[in-house]
Amino acid sequence: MHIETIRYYEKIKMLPVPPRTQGGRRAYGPEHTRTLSFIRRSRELGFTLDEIRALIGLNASKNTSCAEVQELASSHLESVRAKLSDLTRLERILAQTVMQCAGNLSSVCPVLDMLNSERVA
Amino acid sequence: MHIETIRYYEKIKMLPVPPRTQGGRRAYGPEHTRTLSFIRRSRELGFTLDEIRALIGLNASKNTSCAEVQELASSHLESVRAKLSDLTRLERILAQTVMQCAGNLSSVCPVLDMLNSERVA
DNA sequence: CTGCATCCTGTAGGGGCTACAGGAGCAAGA
DNA sequence: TCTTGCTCCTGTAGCCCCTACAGGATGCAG
Repeated sequence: MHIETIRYYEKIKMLPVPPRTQGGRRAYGPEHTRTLSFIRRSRELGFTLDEIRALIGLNASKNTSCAEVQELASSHLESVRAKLSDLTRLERILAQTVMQCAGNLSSVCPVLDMLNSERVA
Repeated sequence: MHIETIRYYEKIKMLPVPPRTQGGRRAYGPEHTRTLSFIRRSRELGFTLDEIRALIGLNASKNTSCAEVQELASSHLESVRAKLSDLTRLERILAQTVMQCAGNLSSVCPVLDMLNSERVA
């Protein structure tokens, strides 16, 4: 993880402010490491920083309300699925069009043709 | 398309500067419409504005070099596929974990458990 | 004690818009 | 004619999540 990212997290209060050494350097403790790992893993799963903030809160609260976490994760999952279906459509269109370039003898490029024409689907 | 987006395109020189009416308003012609449609369709396919700039250039050039366009589209397709495979992985992990929430009787939330534990991949 | 790596702060930039604020133009209705 | 309300204008700042500097201080090995 980049040090700038960590300082950025500190600035936006995703990370507790660490104590400093005499020389003014940040002295991170195990709780920083834990939180950073938590953030990193959540980011890898595509959660936004705001969502992660909420997750951290739920993680820290005594009555670990699985329902709320599940709600959050489910809605994220849904947005991932939405992106997936968008991308799948893109992939199909692009792949088909690029394939047409292969044995293309006409003077018209299939890709440009699609971009110039009305229908994109 | 949002008017702000159109003006943004003008500012970053994606769109020719349109003439103005006496009142100072932009008077778009058919070539603006054409270019905007081209941009919109390309954006819908996920091309970046820089890529689209290149596509517009290739589109306007006399010797419509299908090869270059194909190159551009192929490399874009590849990045789409990379994102797809990332998202697919995410989807699987999230779906599996959220599913474990369903009949969860333990005091530990499976989602938080995953985020707290070391292994995510 | 000298290098040199690492840290520090602060600011600016990226992509692709979007959202104001504060003003001017313009067409339709009273 | 005048008002009303809609659009358009310019310019700037914000969004998300970092990343990349500049210019300085600190820490450690040799």
